[in-house]
Amino acid sequence: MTRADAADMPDDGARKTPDRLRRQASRLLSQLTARSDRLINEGLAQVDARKWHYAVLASLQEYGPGSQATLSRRTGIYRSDMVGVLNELAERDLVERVPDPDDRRRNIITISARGRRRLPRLDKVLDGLQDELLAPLSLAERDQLVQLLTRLLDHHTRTS
Amino acid sequence: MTRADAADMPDDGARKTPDRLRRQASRLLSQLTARSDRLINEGLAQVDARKWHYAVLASLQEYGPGSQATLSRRTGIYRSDMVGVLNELAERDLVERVPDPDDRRRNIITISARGRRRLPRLDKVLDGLQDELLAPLSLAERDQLVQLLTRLLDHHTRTS
DNA sequence: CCGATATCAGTGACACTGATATGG
DNA sequence: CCCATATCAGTGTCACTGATATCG
Repeated sequence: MTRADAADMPDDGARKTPDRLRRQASRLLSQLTARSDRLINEGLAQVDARKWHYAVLASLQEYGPGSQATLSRRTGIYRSDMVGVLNELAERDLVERVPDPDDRRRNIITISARGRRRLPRLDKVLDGLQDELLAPLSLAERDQLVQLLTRLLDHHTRTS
Repeated sequence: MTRADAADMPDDGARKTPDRLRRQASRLLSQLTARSDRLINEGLAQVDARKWHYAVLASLQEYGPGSQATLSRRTGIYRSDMVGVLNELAERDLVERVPDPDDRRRNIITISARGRRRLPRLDKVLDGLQDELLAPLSLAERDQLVQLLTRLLDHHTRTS
């Protein structure tokens, strides 16, 4: 290989810290998230699930049934995309979608017995994947990270 | 089948911490990154730039000229996508792309005078955006976050 | 008339895959 | 023969916009 790179020192960038690219939180987030998403998606694909499936099922179990708009707000899945997710879940008999008699615009989504049986397995798979994702960090550091991310996300959710 | 037996179990999700959705690092990462990306993209769009533009220009200034494949490895932009990014940068006269005489497969990319003049402004814009992104955190916490993210990213880069 | 809801079609960014042509 | 490079076409996911029909 001809070493065409690392040729001459750039003069006018020397004020800045080197590695400014690697220090930008936004870049770190993007790149890490790309890997994280892939890890999660591949892991869940092995049990015929997607992360949205889990999000909806877990939300239903924790907070009870709700309209699609409600689920949307709970899970962060966009309103328009919720339809497709619920179609997939209904195909697999993991949720039931019935019209709300009190408000005929709405569907009420409930988790099915099968969905309920399914959740513990997904929990286990996801626990393993989180562990793989956070492998290099101690327990305290993992908490720290979750803390910091949560604060940032809350801030940008409230102020949008 | 037996759809009632799940009902008398003391809800099998109660073992789990409530808010398990909100505690998953992978979910926090995805959601925060979505917002972060939007913030950065919108900010950069106001000065007719994209984050890839900045990544390439900064990398050129810090590490000197290089082939497209080299830039790809430096910036994390995928090989196949580098073409388009460089086309955009070349259209704006921010980089120059000339064939490498020593290795005729390669192009050598150099930052232009105009690109060099452009970088400080982009640096400033991006500094402001990082600040907006990390607003709720103290300086020490920002360092912590960058530290943790860097370690995770390094780990998943090395072991892939 | 306003607003919320569910649905559908479509968009742009992103991170890829796969193929091809060229060259080391 | 194998590997690297640059390019192009295409894929699947994601978050979103805009439109429509329905209903409160």
